[in-house]
Amino acid sequence: MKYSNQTRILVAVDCIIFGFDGTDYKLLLIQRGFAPEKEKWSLMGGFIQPEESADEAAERILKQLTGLHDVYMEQIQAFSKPERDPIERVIALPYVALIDIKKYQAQINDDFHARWFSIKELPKLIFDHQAMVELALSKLRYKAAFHPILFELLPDKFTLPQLQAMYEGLYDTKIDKRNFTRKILSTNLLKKEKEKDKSSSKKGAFFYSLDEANYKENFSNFHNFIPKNEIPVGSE
Amino acid sequence: MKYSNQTRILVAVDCIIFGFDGTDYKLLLIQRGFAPEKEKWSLMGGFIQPEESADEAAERILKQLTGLHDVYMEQIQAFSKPERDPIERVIALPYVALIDIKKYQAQINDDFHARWFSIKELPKLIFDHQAMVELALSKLRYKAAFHPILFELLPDKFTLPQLQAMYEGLYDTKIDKRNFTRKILSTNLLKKEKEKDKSSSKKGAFFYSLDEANYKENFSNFHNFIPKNEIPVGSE
DNA sequence: ACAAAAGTGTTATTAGTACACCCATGT
DNA sequence: ACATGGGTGTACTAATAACACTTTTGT
Repeated sequence: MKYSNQTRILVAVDCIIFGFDGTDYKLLLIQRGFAPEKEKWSLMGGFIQPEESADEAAERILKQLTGLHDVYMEQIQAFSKPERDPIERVIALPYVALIDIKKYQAQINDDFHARWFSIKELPKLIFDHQAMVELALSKLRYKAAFHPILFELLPDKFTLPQLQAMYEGLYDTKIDKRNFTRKILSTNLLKKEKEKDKSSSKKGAFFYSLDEANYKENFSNFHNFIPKNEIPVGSE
Repeated sequence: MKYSNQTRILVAVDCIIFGFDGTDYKLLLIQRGFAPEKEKWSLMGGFIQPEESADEAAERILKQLTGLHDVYMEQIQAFSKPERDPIERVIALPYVALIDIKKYQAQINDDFHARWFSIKELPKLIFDHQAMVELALSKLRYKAAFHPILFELLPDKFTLPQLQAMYEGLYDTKIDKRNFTRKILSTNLLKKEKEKDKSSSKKGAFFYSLDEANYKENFSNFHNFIPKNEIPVGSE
């Protein structure tokens, strides 16, 4: 049985994949292999298949491009203007993914001609992908201010200077390192490791990792209008 | 021209319409007039038409049901499990709307048998509408903690006790009225009116309204990790 | 006169901000 | 020995939280 007299529409997911290289935020783009806009830069996307949900499609597509799974991913608002794809109407469900840039390995046969671009120097993108990226960035800035999600962009072990550089980069601002250290440690989300990272200084900076044991209880160390413990965690 | 060998899918928008009656949060539901699940309670929804965007579809549907336009509305995550509608695959784009319950007038011919239900006593809903409502509520709780959006649920003129009841209701908590008053007034978002509302006490409570002049500058009177002026406004 | 809801201030505690020097190490 | 980035403490200010009495007025 079917609903009668209704228009069926192509639905695609597009993956907005952010990484951080220690200095800049990067976006992973592919060079389109098919018309329209062949060879133009684009987000990695694909059509939703009959037996999969949008989340599953996004995971499939991300895996295809990066080889990664179990990655931080979140759907944002659909893009649905009828004329957004010149070939045929397509509704796009954009997913924002945060990945550790070092875990990404171009597939042996680089089918998609993928490349990381600094978000400050993005090429012209097809369709409305530019707007998707801007929306995604805006949401990332918002969310990262209240939730410990930027860790997704870093290796399992990272240093406080690295973490601080990430916050400074995202908000294009300078943060006092004494205040930053005090605040980040007061969340009790981090565990100090014994080893140091000597790659960026002679003295070396201690590694930290997420303290899995305390992670859930301390997830919500933030806030304002409503008493902290009233604000639901994990929604957006 | 068309993309070949791809599956096209029905796409619907569903409207999650919240109101507040002074005591309880209400959800506007309709009694479905067609199969499947005829006569069961459901969110108001409809399929996206060929020449409209999802936003336009949501406005159209909300107008059809409530007669209202220019209403606070926001799209949340798509629901896309292949089997969510037993008749045929349908991807749902849920929209959350906040309306002043007093502005809502059942259409003269009540085509949809709409009714307000307290969110504490919702009937069983069709498909995954229950999950949509829960997601919407969770996002509303989150967002209202940082953004002055609950005003959408109130008439243009409202009293501080009414406003406080709204916050208390949403978070199911008690707030000290001295602290609440001080805080809400310190945002400079409100303008005190000369008249009082005498409907709920002998003494009467002063009306307030949104101070349109100062609204934009003072929108972001909130926050934590990142300096206030770094956090983008208007994203979620 | 009294019941019922509105309105208002002070104090203590906690969180945020601004700021500068010493430390460890590789060269 | 020195240059480079890492690490730490203190004092001031602002925000939050806890708390109770007086005001107005319809009945």
